Amino acid sequence: MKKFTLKKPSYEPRDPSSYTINYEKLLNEAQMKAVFHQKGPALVIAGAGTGKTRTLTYRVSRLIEDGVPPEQILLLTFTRRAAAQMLERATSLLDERCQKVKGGTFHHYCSQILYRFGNKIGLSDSFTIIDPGDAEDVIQLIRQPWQSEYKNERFPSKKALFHIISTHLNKQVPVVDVLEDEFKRFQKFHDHIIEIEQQYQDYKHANGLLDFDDLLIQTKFLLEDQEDMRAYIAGRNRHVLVDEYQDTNRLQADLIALLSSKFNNVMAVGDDAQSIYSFRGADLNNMFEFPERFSDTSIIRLEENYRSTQQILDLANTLIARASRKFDKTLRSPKTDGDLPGLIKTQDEREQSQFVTQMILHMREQQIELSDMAVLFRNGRDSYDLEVELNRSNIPFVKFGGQKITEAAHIKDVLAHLRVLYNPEDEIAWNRILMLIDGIGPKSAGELINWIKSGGQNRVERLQTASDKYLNKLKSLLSLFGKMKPVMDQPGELVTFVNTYYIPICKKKFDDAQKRTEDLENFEKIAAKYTSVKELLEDLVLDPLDGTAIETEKSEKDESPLILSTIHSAKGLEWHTVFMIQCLDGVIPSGYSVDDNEQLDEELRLLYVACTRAKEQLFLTLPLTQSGGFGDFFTNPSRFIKDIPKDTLEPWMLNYEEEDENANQLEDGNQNLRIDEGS
DNA sequence: ACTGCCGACATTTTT
DNA sequence: TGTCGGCAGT
Repeated sequence: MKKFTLKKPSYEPRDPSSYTINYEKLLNEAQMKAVFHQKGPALVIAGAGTGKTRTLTYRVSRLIEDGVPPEQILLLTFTRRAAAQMLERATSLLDERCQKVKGGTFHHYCSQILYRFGNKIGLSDSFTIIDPGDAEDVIQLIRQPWQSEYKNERFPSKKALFHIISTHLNKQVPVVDVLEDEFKRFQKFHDHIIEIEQQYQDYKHANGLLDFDDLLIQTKFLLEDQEDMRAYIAGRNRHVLVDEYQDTNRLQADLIALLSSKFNNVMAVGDDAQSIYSFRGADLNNMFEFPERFSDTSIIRLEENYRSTQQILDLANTLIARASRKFDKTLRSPKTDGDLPGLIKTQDEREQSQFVTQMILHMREQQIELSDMAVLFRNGRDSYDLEVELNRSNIPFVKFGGQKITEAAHIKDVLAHLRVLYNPEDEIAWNRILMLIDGIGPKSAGELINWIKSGGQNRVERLQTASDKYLNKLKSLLSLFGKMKPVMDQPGELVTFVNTYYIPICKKKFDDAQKRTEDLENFEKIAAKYTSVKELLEDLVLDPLDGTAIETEKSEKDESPLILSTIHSAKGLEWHTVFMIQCLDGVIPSGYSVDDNEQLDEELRLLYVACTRAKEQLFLTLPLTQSGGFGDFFTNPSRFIKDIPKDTLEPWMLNYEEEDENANQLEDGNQNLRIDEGS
């Protein structure tokens, strides 16, 4: 007869040698502490380059080795890229089980919950997630009456209104406070703003739309409102791990508490010196308040930096010491024999681009891979000039941050056609596609939408019964829908049909139709990889492809490209060599933040983040003149790098040298620069 | 009603 | 830089 024994999953410490992975050898003491932390809340305070990601990765695999079912681990990150990367690394450490860990952004995770359980709080089960652009379109419609009423004064723009509403929700503070803090000039419109917000909420509800904030708010509401749902969902999160905790906002902190309310095993990892998202409501007080919110928090500090040379850290330490709010952080590295970070001032932006390009070519000759170098900047557009130069020199690059291809008008137009089929209530998408048709403007589109919505269930059929004056114009759209119907679950086919219909419209509408047409063709291939429209739509909204992603699709075999990135998008990444360009006052710190100490601090942290991305070499560059409307004017170096001692940040001199051999390659003042270190 | 043109403008950073 | 709003013409 069989003898049954009950085997409890063991969460108690066990002999380190019984693990597949030799954690003790691979991790330092503090990291070990975090990886082997057993029960209850923990806050890991980790300076730049101290192995935050590494620690989380190993913790995931350690938990799985200890028998925690992977699907009961929730790993929340800021970007999907970060989550995917971590799980990939964990998989190669341990095994395939790691892929089953629930990982992703807050927004993504919440969307999953709402797709499954949203009906419990009255959400449609085919809601559409709208991006800020769509949200602004809605607000624009609502704002119209006030706009005409206040013709002569400046009524807040759709952008401002959206920002106010979103901030108020993310920070969980009343609109009055948002106006007081950021928009004093709109205070007198307070009551109107409240009303617009109400109408905006109603509109979304009536149309089955959720914006980014709704994903978090509705999930929070679901968990607070329905105790059984909270118990169920929290019961499936035996361990909750949160990356970049310093950049969570109030709403996210509340969510984390709810999601981990059953087991109370929550580990938050972050660095207060790297908080760079307050514009989105991030509140670094979340970090300081963590121990109050979760009682019996273990605090673990990771302090040893493995990434950068001491020379780079010296500069980073000097910078962060200039913050008005003090950080108790001094990064130390065992790598003491590095080069000093360099400060390079060029004549103008052109020359800055040429310098960076030539340095990159030079480093490539030294066997540094392009993909191990990055150029960072404050604003997406700060790299335009450089991009021209890189193209000219045939240096392949990808750009993170800046304009997203899925936010481009032509892609949104195509997607809108899929959206109406998936969610026929979506007026914003209807409006978009109707307005594309010749002879239909705002007025007709509005009437048509009213017509569609006044009928029975099937919106598309209803459209076929529109009055004759419209039917003619709608003919080709209706025949398009006819073709789409049978292939509803084949995104690739759908996009192909829409493209055939849309490309002629595109050519009429845009001057640069050529490029856009190419985008659309590539987009077809991307769509074909999806198996459902729902997934496609959701992915493209929550994880928009970078502008270059569509192009890089074809060139996988080529040399892995150089990285251009905004500092925000560079978070958590590292490279052998980093160029930080446009270190100008008004750029970093941004001109918008110069009269507010807190914002100024955040800009400083931004520069700190940029510098700490570099492992071996760091160059800060700036042009001494900038061309603006009336010709050139002189610039000011960033206040953050003023008066930094020469033995911390070394100024370089540039020598000019005409190159005779390849005179044919020289174009308009494209002199070659020879780089000499100054004294 | 819709389209196209012109001048003014404000202009981060991201899910 | 491209986007927005107003205006005149079809």
